[in-house]
Amino acid sequence: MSTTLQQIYAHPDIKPSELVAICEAHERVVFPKGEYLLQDGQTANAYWGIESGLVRTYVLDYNGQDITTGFVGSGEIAIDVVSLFKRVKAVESMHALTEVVAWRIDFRRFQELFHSIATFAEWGRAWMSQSLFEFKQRSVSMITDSATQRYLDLQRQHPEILLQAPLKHIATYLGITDTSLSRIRKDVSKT
Amino acid sequence: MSTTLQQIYAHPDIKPSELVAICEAHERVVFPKGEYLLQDGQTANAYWGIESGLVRTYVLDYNGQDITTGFVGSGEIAIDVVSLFKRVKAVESMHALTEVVAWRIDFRRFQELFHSIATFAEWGRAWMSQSLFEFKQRSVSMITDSATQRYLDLQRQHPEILLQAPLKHIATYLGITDTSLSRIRKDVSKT
DNA sequence: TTCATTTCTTGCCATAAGGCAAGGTGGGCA
DNA sequence: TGCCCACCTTGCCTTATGGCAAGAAATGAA
Repeated sequence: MSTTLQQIYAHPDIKPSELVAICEAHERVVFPKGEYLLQDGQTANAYWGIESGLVRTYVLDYNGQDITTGFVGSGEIAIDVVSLFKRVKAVESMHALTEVVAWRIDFRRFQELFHSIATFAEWGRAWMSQSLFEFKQRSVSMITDSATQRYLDLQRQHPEILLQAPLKHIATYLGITDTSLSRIRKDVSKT
Repeated sequence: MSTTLQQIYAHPDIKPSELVAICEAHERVVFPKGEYLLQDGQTANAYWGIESGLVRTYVLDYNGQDITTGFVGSGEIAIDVVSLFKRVKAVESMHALTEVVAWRIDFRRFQELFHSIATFAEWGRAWMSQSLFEFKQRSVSMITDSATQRYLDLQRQHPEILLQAPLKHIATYLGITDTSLSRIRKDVSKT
């Protein structure tokens, strides 16, 4: 049984036998660097638990500008919640910034587990709650923190992203231009 | 049966008998202007469907500055998802900007319904998905749109907020100072 | 190895938004 | 009626970040 999945589905209420059933619903897949897990316009039919590598999620704004909405690393879940659960075409795209090893679960299998294992539904709700919280935090940080502070926070919390993602994608994630990020990085390294 | 609740719980899969059971789990409450639905530090034990009036949610940042994270109006749900579902102390506070009439549902009653009515769990997941989507959209808009544009969007989508909330709270919601919002408002009215 | 492409840095100047402080306005309450 | 206080506006100057463009550095493919 994958330790990645055990980590992802760790929850006080989920019993070992349930955990086994959940993990067995996943299959191992590998995405070469650059490949898409999901493209905008498609309807998601699965999500992935990431074992290794880095995934980037992004949207195109009304000008066609590519805005990074998040990074997904090992032990985390790559999912387009809206497309998967509301059965609509994705607005977001997800692609592999490096080679990615992941565990895929089908929407149908997920549905079966969600409605047959009460603790799994609890886990799902807790996961969604946490995601919502992180997005709120991010919005607040966009308001209260300077770009430099947001960069330092990212460096502290997810140093691997700075090493694996190109600067322009980190910049749009932080809400600034690549030019500004380059300068910020210089200032920070001087200190 | 409250039309407000019928509107909130509208979902293609929920059957009329289920809808009745869900609505009956709520009780009507009234908050005078200024009163708190939830204060940071408390653990949420319920959420509210808003029938009339306007609720503001906010957090205090590390400097103690009050940042508006959202407004909740009629036909919407006032809830601190993290506090309620993870059973932890709230970081967010929610208070009534006007007199508010709402329908309250207890966490325990909610849990019973969530685990006994499959379509209610589906509804909950869809609701969470939508919230997540809206928060992502908000983050993207903070990055790609000017403050003026965000103000115009708010005016178009939620004009009632501009009429009922004081300027300083709208300003922190838009991610700017009240000074800037005052100037933006002047420029906009000139056109 | 070479070449092309992408990625990153830097300089110059423009602009949106903030900080501060003074003053105006209006609603609620004694 | 008059006063107080929260709310809003405005002026002056500062500052963070953006836009553009040139060029340097790194990467990857043939």
